[in-house]
Amino acid sequence: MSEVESFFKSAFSVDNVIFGFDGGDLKVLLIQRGAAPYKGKWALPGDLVYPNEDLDTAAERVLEQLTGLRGVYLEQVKAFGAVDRHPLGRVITVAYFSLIKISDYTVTPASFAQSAKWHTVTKVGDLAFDHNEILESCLKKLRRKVRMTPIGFELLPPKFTLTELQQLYESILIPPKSKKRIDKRNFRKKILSTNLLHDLNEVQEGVAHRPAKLYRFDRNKYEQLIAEGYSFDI
Amino acid sequence: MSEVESFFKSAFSVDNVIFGFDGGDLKVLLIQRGAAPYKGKWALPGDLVYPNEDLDTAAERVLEQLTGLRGVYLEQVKAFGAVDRHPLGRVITVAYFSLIKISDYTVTPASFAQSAKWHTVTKVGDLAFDHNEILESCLKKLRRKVRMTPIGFELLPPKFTLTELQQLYESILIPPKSKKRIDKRNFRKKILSTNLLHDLNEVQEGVAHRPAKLYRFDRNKYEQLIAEGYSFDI
DNA sequence: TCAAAAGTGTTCTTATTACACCCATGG
DNA sequence: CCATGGGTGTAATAAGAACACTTTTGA
Repeated sequence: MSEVESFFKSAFSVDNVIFGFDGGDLKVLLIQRGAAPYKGKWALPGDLVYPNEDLDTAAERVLEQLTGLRGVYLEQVKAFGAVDRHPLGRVITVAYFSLIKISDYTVTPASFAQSAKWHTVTKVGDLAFDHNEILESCLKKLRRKVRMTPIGFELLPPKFTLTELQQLYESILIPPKSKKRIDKRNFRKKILSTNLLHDLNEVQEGVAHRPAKLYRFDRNKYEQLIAEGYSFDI
Repeated sequence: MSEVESFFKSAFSVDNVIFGFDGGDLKVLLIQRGAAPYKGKWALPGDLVYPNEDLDTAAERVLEQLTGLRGVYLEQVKAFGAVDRHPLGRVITVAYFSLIKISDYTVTPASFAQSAKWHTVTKVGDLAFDHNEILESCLKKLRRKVRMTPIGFELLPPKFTLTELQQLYESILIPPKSKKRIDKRNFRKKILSTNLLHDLNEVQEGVAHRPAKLYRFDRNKYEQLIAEGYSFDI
């Protein structure tokens, strides 16, 4: 057994890529590290996993400590385990991505953070550790996922307009420099044909143009369609 | 720092889900464990990761020790980290799946294996650790992946018939009890329209029916199409 | 009355599905 | 000459892409 013991000298952490949407750009919540290593640098919020804590639980904990939110969309992406990725020893990290409504988020600086701030994903700059690579991986997963399942709604407030929804899809799916947009009529046709939007019979107020109708995502209908084996492609 | 040290008492392993195809069923390579825990039980081939070894490297090593194969299709799926998943301590494992041509494989019983054997994926029975869960996860990933990219060819010998290719797709994509099959004409049309198959102008020999034409996968053309930004959906 | 964004249909093209018979070979 | 699996085309339907003008509101 003593041979085996030499293996039990590693640690693991979770890192959360928390996406949000402010009506314009896709955002990611970053913290400024309050301790070495990489003190002062921007990083993904993460923490070492407690010895008696499941990976998923650790990811939920980190998210809750930082945002105060529970029951949020959270999914594992993959593990990152390069030998030299952490200066203090052998630490592999498991990346999670989650989607939150920015309006639900209230600043709750966690122990591991000097400060936390939303950054536009295309302009995060140079992050601590291998966090740029992790972010890139999570972005890819988000892009794939948002076309197969209606998770985009997790990022929007309860009431939203079709244009807001389209801008969200564009901010996720369209490469930064591309000037191409999704066709408005085709987008609406496709979204409405899923029957997942409930028309609230309300409109925007106080806008200097024709007010848009408000919709909400019909989660019950979604569960029902899934149960019937329906599969999406938005 | 001593506070941090309490975290460095964990280990991690890799577990490989190695898929193969024998012309009939989709297979997975399992080992019979030669040591405790779960001695004698069938399990996924895996090993603890050396302190100075990258995760991906560890997965390649396990695969090579078991099959003698290098340069094989291998991809990380995800990490599994339930607190009690390993009886000897806190060990999280990172699952990889790989695709090999069964004909290339020669038995090279690795240190960790009493014996290794191909099992039909639908009939693996009760595996050691959380390996049933891991296998299920990798199967899901394979099903998704095989429809988006032409990785199926990794499982076939260099020369194959269209019927063999179709049987492979069916064994991966069609749920066990479903009697449904893929339509032969539509399948051929779609596959041939990708232009990824090279007609070898050879036919099967010694079969008691009209001999089928042989094809090979045109890897160069594939790389070229990818470079041009082509995307698949088989 | 102007600016700004909302809303709305049709046509064309392409992909998907469904479907049944003759062919070449070995035994 | 029979059994076995190989090979082939067409028509109907559905999905996706391209495209431009009118409407409503606040300033």
